[in-house]
Amino acid sequence: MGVLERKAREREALRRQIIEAAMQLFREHGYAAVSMRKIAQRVEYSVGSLYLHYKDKDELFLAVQEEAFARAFAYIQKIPSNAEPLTRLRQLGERYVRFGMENPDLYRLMFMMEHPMQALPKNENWKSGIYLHQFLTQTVRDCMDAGVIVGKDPHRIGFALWSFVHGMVSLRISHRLSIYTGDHIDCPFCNEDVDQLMLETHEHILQMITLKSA
Amino acid sequence: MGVLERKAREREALRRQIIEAAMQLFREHGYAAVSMRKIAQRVEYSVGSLYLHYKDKDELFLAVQEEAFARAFAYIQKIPSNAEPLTRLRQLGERYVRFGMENPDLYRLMFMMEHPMQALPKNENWKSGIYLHQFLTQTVRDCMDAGVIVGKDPHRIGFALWSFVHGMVSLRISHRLSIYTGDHIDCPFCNEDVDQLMLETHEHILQMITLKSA
DNA sequence: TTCATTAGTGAACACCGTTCATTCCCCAAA
DNA sequence: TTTGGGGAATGAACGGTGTTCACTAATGAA
Repeated sequence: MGVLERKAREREALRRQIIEAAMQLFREHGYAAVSMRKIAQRVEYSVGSLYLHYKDKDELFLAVQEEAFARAFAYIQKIPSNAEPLTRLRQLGERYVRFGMENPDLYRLMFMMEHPMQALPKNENWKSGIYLHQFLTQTVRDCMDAGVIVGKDPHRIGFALWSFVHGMVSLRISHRLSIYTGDHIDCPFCNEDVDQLMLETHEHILQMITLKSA
Repeated sequence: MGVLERKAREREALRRQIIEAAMQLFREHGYAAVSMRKIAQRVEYSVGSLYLHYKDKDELFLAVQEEAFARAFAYIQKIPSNAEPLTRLRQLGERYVRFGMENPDLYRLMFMMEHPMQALPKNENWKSGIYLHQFLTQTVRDCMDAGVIVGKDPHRIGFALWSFVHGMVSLRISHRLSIYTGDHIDCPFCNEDVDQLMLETHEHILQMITLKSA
């Protein structure tokens, strides 16, 4: 009965094809321009076929989100594990920021879109997202163990750091940091490169919450 | 020639009516459910009439955004001006968080939506938004002058604090903090009230970046 | 009383997500 | 080889969206 297995393989292959078509369209034309019809056209199936594999757009986007988390995790955790904890924490933050800057549409899907999150009961999504979160928490814990960050609750500092870098990235992606360009505000770093500003501020904050004695 | 003036008044009145109808619909049914037809129905005009006053949906939403900024500014800056700088900074952050929690759809419009920002050349929008930003910067500067925060660049610390609280609020609004509920993650504050978590973490971070000697 | 200017209308267009009656095709059984 | 069943695939159709535009109504000046 190899037939059933082959069919199952084909099903899974098509599911992946759909996910990757959607991702590619995000990159090429931005999130807003991606419709079910465009995805169907890209994979050379009819619209209705997509609904044989995903019950609606939200479910499809949840699958793309999971794939995006996997890629983000693979990219971000690629830091030398033998480096000092604080160095690892800095690199973690920097890679997080860079991933967001280089994949704004995936980032929107992962952290900013409202829709795909509504019907999140207890499913297997968010797995890579959880890994990423644990990776951050562990790095903060290492910093605490090494004595470069004071405190006993790595989860809380992890949450704070996540909020901080996510805040910068999401404001940037939503074009809200454009208030720093033009003549709206008069400040030292205005009209400098915004990406630079984010990385510098990240560094600045890390220095404020760490001890030099390490 | 009081006729022209009356007409101008009527025009402006209708513009305000449209803005307020849109805002009200946000509150009642959420951002996604607000269409041009629904707004038109609410103000008892035809769809086409809206386009006599706003060139497209983005321009209308830009006007709502400006109004939302005005309300946010009015709400947030309502803190005792004679209090200590650090107290004012804390209250500023807390009120910012609270405004976001109580007006998630307005917050989305102000800081998270992509669309209404695209065509922002040099217009008069963002005025209240700029005021809000300056209010934050000034409060940070007061803290530095009082010696409770080290550093000489209130703009940078202001940006960092804005990013931090915006990060928390936007993650919350996008339902991403639900990873802290359920059994995804095992941490001390998991399954506690998320709003509480945000305010406590805000307090925690303020203590980390300030000096106790003040 | 005429007439030009303006405000207001709503059907129409092209798109969207989603559904479902229909067709197609492949494989097992006869 | 023929037949028939069943899952896969289709695409027209439905009700919604933002936007346009030929049209009508009203108003104030000449």
